Amino acid sequence: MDTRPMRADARRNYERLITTARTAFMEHGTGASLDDIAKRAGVGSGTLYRHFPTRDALLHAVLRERIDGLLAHADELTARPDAEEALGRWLRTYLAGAATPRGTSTVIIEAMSAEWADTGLGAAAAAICDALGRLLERAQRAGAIRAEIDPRDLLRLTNAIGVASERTPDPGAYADRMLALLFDGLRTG
Amino acid sequence: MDTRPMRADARRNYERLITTARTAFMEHGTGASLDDIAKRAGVGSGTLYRHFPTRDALLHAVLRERIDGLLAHADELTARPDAEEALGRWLRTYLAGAATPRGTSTVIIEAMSAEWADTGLGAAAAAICDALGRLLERAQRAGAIRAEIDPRDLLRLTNAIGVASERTPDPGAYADRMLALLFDGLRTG
DNA sequence: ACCTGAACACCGTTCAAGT
DNA sequence: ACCTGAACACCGTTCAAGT
Repeated sequence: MDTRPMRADARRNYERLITTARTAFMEHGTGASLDDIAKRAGVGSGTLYRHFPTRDALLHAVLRERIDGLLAHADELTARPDAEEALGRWLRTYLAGAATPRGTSTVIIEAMSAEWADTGLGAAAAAICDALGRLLERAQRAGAIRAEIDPRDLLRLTNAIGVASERTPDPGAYADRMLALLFDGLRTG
Repeated sequence: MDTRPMRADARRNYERLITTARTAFMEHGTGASLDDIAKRAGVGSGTLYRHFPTRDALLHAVLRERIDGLLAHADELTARPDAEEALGRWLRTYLAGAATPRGTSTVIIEAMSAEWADTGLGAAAAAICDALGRLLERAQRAGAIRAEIDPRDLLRLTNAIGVASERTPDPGAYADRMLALLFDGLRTG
């Protein structure tokens, strides 16, 4: 990884693009016009492509903070005594932000497939899956959650709830209800 | 509804467009190029728009047979003695076809929202929801399924499983596993 | 080293002209 | 009554020219 500092104008454009993209994705979903983002950020379209060769690279940059937060949260929760509650809390936090920008949950599901392995979002999805895997395994060891559940299946299903919640009047409430159902299915016996 | 027979060439174009669209949607998902569909069907793009003013009108025409089949299947299953098994069977059948064309499950979730109420797919989604509602209510009356489950929530979640399964190596297997989990959550006590 | 914006390809959608 | 395809707008992506 090249860590030499960017030229000042490059850095400024980079930052501006991320902030503008965040707003655009929030407004129009993950499919927002890249041309429009470049225009609104006041840069040429080539500059956008130089910094972010694909739409997903840009989306990844926008989501980075949230993803890092989720990973840190998982680490904190691993210290909790109640493994089942820790898993439940993390999934609720995960879904609390999943409805925005619209389309994110779909992209994460896609990013879990093999073809995305060496993209930024693919790596992010893998990291999320690992974090969830640790919480899940602990709950399974504690005998609270069925042993046959696979972290990838669970992450996919959690994101699926995210997809379904996006078009709902109250995404948070829907996600919580569905997660409660799912959790009853996950429990042993 | 105008039921006067179409002119022979119009009818032929109409049929050709549906068959071509079915192939295109299967190959490239529900976002397949409409222009390309018109070309492959051998008609001008205006003709496509005359018959199907929106992408969803065309998709609805393509899905019509499958949807009708699902509604009929629900009726048959209502005659079964075991209400819980009937519900489970219908959901499995529903998901068996959900992974193709890619994007269908997402569209159905969208079609359930209020804005789609007076579109063809909106009406279809409502009919599917009603059919599921009847199976669900019967299973609830029988005491097999939790009373607080809402058919709309359940249909959304079922389609969510469909979305998640699309990008999976074996969609059918994934859907069955997730449905089994979900079902455990749906059961009483 | 980085930026700009014109250029190209592609797609959705409309509509004047045709049969 | 229906069809065609040119025309327009919009978007993604590349790259030659500029600083």
